Amino acid sequence: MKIGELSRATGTNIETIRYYERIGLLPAPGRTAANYRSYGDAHRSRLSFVRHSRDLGFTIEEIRSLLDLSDDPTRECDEADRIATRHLEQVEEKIAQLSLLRDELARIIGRCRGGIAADCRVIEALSDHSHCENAH
Amino acid sequence: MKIGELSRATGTNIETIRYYERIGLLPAPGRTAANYRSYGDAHRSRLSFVRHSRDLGFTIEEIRSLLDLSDDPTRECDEADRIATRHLEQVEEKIAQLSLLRDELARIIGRCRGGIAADCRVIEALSDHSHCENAH
DNA sequence: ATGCACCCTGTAGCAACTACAGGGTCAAGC
DNA sequence: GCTTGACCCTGTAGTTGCTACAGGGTGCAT
Ligand SMILES: [Zn+2]
Ligand SMILES: [Zn+2]
Ligand SMILES: [Zn+2]
Ligand SMILES: [Zn+2]
Repeated sequence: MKIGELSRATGTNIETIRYYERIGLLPAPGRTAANYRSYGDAHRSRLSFVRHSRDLGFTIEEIRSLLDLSDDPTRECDEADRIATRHLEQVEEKIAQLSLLRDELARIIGRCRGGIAADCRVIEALSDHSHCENAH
Repeated sequence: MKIGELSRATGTNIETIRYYERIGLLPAPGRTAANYRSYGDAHRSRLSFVRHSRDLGFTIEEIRSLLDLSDDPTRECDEADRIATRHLEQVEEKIAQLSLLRDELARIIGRCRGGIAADCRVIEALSDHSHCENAH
């Protein structure tokens, strides 16, 4: 499989695949006589793992740890579960933050009655957090 | 006011203040004889506006437009409201995305029963999106 | 032989900071 | 008068996770 085919098979940009190789997330594949990268099934499933983990919001470093773990199937899985749990906590925290933001933005926008900038409650609200009702 | 004082007054990193000046978001202040930046109240309130807008998640470019608007108080405020409304929509979209993510992560983590990596449902789930129940 | 799709390397750009390195300034204390 | 320490300056490079060239080579069909 050449890189374009791997790209289509996994929905990953070609430049991204080369980037993952460069940072050591994917092993360097063999090369054809023309110096083209040549991938097998192992590469494809490793890349799928990476892409799916990225889609779930894991960082590259977290994925590196998760890959190490899946490369050594005799190890205990608790590190994987710890990484995933911490990530879930971060996602929940982010949702909570964004919800505060959303509420505050909705409140600010709701106060605009049109007119000139000097009288706009949106502009006014932005200039000072003390007009806010939550901590966002 | 020297930069350190402005930094404390607005809760902004000194390097960030200089960065905002470099990209033209804050006007270059006057200088003392020793070539130290010297700020006044106008600078402080402009920086507060920027920080608060950043805290609410607006991009630098959005803030540039909002500042232009508040610099010209006779203009209609509808652009400010449009920017804020679009931003609110983006925040809501992000919350929806993260909620899908959270549900999927919680489901994945809930399936782990401990043991070795070869049997771990977390590792398995990461390797293939077709095990997922939503689109995240 | 010429077009076209595909591949290669290496570098630079994005957002929004943050972190130095390597230097200058200024007031206080001994 | 000299050192210590807190502060300030410029300029550059790093962060995360890609993405976009520039400038070239390869392979196959017409
Ligand atoms: Zn308005
Ligand atoms: Zn606020
Ligand atoms: Zn497990
Ligand atoms: Zn999935």
